[in-house]
Amino acid sequence: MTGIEDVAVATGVSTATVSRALRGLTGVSPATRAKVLTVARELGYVPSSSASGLASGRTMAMGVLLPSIERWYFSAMLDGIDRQLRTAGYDLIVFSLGGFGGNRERVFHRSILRKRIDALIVMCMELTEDEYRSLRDLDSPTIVVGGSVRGVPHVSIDDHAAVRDAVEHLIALGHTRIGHVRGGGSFGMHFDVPRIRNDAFKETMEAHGLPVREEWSVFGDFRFKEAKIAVTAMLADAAERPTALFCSSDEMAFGALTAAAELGISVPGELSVIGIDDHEFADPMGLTTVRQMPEEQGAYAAELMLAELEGKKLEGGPVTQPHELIERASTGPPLH
Amino acid sequence: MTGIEDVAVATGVSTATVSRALRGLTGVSPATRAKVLTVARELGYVPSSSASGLASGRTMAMGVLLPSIERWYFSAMLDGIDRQLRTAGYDLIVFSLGGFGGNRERVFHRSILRKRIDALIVMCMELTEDEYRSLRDLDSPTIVVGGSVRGVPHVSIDDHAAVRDAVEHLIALGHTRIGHVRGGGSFGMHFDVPRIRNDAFKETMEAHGLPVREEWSVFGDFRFKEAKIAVTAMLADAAERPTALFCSSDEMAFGALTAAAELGISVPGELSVIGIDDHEFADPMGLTTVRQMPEEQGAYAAELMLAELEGKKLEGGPVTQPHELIERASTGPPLH
DNA sequence: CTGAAAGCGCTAACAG
DNA sequence: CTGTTAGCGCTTTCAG
Repeated sequence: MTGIEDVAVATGVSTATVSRALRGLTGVSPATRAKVLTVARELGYVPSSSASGLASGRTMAMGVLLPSIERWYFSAMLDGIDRQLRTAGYDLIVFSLGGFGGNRERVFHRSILRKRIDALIVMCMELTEDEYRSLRDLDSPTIVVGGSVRGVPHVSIDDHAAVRDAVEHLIALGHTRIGHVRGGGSFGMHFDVPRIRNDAFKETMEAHGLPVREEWSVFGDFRFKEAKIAVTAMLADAAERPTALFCSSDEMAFGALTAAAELGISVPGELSVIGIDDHEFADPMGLTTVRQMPEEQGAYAAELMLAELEGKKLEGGPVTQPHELIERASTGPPLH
Repeated sequence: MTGIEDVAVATGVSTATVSRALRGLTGVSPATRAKVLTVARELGYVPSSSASGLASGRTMAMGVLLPSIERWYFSAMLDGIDRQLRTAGYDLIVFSLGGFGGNRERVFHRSILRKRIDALIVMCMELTEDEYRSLRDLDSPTIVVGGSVRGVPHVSIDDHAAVRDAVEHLIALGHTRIGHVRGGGSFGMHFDVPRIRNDAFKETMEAHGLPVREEWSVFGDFRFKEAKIAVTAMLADAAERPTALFCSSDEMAFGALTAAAELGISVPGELSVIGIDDHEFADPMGLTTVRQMPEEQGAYAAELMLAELEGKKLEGGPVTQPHELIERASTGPPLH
């Protein structure tokens, strides 16, 4: 491996100068800098991040802690974070819980705290008091994205309002018999989002004087397949059916749509379906939904962290990210 | 930050002993080790990865280079890699091209080569000669997953055979008028996979003496929406329709299914549809497909890398990963 | 504007 | 089984 010393010798300057020149610091004559740059390139010199990390205390890497990588929502957010880090020259280190929770302690201590990262983005999870304290001791700036935590910087949509907008869209269309396909926490959402959406649904219904019927509330686990099964059971059994279904996520709404199609129930004629997310498939499947943009949320969180690392506080942008109702073909007025 | 020295002093031993004890090396008395462990825990000591990386030459991190994070196939593979690394105590560093190719050189030199990782997993991409040479100079073991490259270790399914199995399933059902929904390289597949699937489709058809009709071959870009649009156009226009559609990916098959549904074409009666992948949604959507398991492929690639890093060569397991026809409701004999 | 020298926090021989 | 001694490759004062 060619090191900084090689470059220094070949250029005829000291390693200190090479270091300064390569990092674009001031106090290097243009001529020297040019020469250093040329030689470094010729020699194929690339600085060792361990060495510079050790010497400078900055690793130029950011960590992301998330429940699992594969779910659409998480990977989209990760893409947004990555995009932002890439332009800033930071590397992305992914700490996934892998859908379980058992190894969490190990992940945290064995990996995150190893001074491998300059800051941490926590995705859709609550940290324990201990975990926060550890991070603070390490003084790694931390932000939460995709949910909110008291006393910790965070960026997320207003989940309550998003649900309200969805349900009120159904109500505005004339629906009164509205069911709910609920999400849950099985894939590592150590968070309140499912609960917030449940509460918001009930509150919105009640605010409009509409009944919340237990038999129309089913559990879809934030998944297509589970939702399809649950909705199929509900629609097949019900003496009386709801005319609309609010689904706590688009993937579950796809399940509802598929269930309806297989049962020969027309959408939106006999059943309106609305989701939350604006998943990539929502458009081609004609699903009305409340759009949130996990990519943008992730990118914004990363931007905030980068700003904090640069010392320049971002001028207090909005931590609450926008959501928007997207009307498509899956909702309409009830027939009867 | 409490360092190894603090632990050494508090325990009354040397830093060398602390290091040995903490890493589980032999040659430390049980009593000493126990004491060190206790003290380290009490002090909340966590070794610095920069320091140990510098000193030992091993970073305990593995890099993954991929075209983009969000696509199902990539993120599933990443999840598999992560799972494997986690159990081995390795960190995962993600180098994403972000769907473009422009910053590739920067990603490569600025990040990958910085001695931040012990090995590299390249996902669904070809590296240039220069890139390989750089890696070799750095002696970072490298493996390619999700495609094959001459002269470089790789793990992937037999794409040709997978396509053949899919198409022959249609043929076995009695189909002779078979169309093709093709994928492409727009989201960073710097690879042959799309081409291999095209070729394999044609070869299989020809091998069975069946015609490949241009008007039944459409481009779906490996995406739901694009495929839906393309298939809709084809089915609407065609004087004569195919009785079956082979789709180079499940997401495109979903598009075909949706297009058929909207056109009122019954599946599989009037049109059989088959994909490749066994995407999470394939089951609830009733899609017949050829299953491949990106998670397992990723995990296996990671396992190979880890083995190589440990010096123990894995006993030459199969680099070609299995695929399997999964019959569901979207294929059946042609009606005509 | 540039160089010399002192570490950053750990690991790795080498002795004992 | 344990301690001593050098570094790993860079950054960073502090002088010049």
